[in-house]
Amino acid sequence: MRVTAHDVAEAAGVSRSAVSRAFTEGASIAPEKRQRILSIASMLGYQPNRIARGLSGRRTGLVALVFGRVSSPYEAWLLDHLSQAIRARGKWPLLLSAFPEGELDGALAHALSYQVDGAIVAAGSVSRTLAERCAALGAPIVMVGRILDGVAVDAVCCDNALGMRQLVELLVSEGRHRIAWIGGKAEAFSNVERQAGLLEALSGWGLEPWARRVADYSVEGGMLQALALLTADERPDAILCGNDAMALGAISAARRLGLGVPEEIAIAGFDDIPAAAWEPYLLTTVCNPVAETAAQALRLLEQRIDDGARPHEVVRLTPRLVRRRSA
Amino acid sequence: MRVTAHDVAEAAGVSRSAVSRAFTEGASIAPEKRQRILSIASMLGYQPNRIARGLSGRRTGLVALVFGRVSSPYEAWLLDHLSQAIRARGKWPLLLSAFPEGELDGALAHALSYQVDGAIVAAGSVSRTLAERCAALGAPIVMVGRILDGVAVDAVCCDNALGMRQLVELLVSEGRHRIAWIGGKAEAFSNVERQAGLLEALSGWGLEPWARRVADYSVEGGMLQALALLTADERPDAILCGNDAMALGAISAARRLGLGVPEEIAIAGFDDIPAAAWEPYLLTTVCNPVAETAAQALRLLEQRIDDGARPHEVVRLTPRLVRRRSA
DNA sequence: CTGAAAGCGCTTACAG
DNA sequence: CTGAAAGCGCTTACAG
Repeated sequence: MRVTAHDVAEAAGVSRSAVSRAFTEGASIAPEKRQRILSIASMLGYQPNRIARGLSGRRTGLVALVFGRVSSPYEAWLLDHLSQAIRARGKWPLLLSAFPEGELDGALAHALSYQVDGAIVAAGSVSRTLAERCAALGAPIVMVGRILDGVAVDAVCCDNALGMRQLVELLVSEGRHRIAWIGGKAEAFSNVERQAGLLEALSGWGLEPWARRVADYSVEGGMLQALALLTADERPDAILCGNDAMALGAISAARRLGLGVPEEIAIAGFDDIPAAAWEPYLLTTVCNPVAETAAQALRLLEQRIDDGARPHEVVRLTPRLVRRRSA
Repeated sequence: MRVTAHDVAEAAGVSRSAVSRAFTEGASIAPEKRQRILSIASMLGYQPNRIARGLSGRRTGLVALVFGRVSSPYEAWLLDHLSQAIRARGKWPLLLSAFPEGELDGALAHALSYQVDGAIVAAGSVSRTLAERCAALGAPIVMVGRILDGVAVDAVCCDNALGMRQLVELLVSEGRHRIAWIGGKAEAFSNVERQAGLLEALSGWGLEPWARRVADYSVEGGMLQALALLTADERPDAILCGNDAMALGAISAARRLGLGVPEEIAIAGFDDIPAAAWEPYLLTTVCNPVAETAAQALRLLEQRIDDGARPHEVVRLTPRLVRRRSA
């Protein structure tokens, strides 16, 4: 039914070993023999079974991609780049998404049963023990958008503090001093860093947040919190949001109240998702460099696969201020 | 290093066969023995190697998920539901996305080398030979959002014609008779069906499209084409778009020209992506039932896996008109 | 219900 | 450079 190396060997009059070598980069086999085997194989429609190949000790070529939901704009965008980067290296993404909250360890452990060559984690938080276990099994982890203190894991992450500094500087230079903050999921790494960055940047100007609110990184959440901020007795003159989605919601809130953006209220986000550039919004934000994030994550993963003992590396990517109309 | 069945067998004083049986649903093994093995296994951190399991003839539990880009809103949304549905059934999605245009066959063939148990195809068009080859290898295909004439493949697809009929009926009942159409990617199945549905629905009212334009299913594309339509000498009084993204762009175009939506120009889309409900848009559209699509796709796949000979089934899902503000 | 043995399709020392 | 053989970690008839 399925064409195997055996069939090809027979058709080519060589051993199964030779067939295997023909498909193995750098194996010692006569060049013309390899050519002949390869062409016979393709005629027969033979392709080495990756499962068998994985079993006999070589890599499976599978890379686990760990996401929460993949339908929020930033995640979808990152996933797109990451899966392309993985495919570009001849590997395959095994998508691990929407696992129940807090079950990352179990889910990753399960992924290990597929002998993934590595994992790129863009959601949740990896425990030290799991990271070590993965490494021991030859399936190193790279974290994206999060950095674990005291856990030796490669990571690539946007310089959130710098991004907030850029935004605050822009706002303050425009004369805004009543700057409110709508943070995202409280425990999320990006949220913690962005909020800390905001506080530090503000204090550099002798300021404090005008008000602080928490939403869930969603458009609707941002809208609700912004409504609360904008209907308070003393209104802020600017709202900084923990991500773009919430900022889009905040713009809608301002409009609903008949407030001019940015005249009466400046609004800015973080990430620069595609929708930020859509006409009704023209959101001023900071660009979280997704393509570079994906590229670096794969570089780190491959280097770690090649040399499990190299020192761990944390790459900080520089965000870029994108000024549109909302601030 | 890695804990194997051998280690568990030794620790439990049983054979490797027994360990295997303990992990195999319905295998004949004494219940108390199974319990003991399972608990020892979990203490040792043993989990059957899925790769080895796949090799020895059983299923790998892998389901290929074939997408184009996954970052467009509708695709991201569908992917989310599909990957959840797959995980809910204890299987894993192998994501196959962003393959070069027209290379679906090659990509799917490659996925086969991972012995996927099946594939859900939500992009491109599967050739008859590939569909047959997949089936022969025990990896059946289910197509989502597309139906292949003359190719025996299970499929689940929204009733596009009905959706267009609902939209046209709404517009006409509101007195709109100059209805323009912005179609999506010309060859796309959904586009072909929606456009045909539009023509038929219009002719039912004795109408023809006021004008026809083609974009690429993107927000920007929709905006450009709508600008052209709305600056023509004779303006339409409604624009129907092949998907929501283009309709969002069309709304922006109308605004840019200072045209009231829906007063001066009604605009409607197709799919009901999350952004359709965002405040600046409040897009009237037709809901493409994504959750049900995912559920049906998995049902079809599992039934096909169980019985490769059952008659092929095409499920048509009923779209639902969602009236918001834009039309 | 249980264990010894063959086999899944490949890779990789090993000996030549 | 090449082939015969062992082995990857599991499952599954087979015989008991």
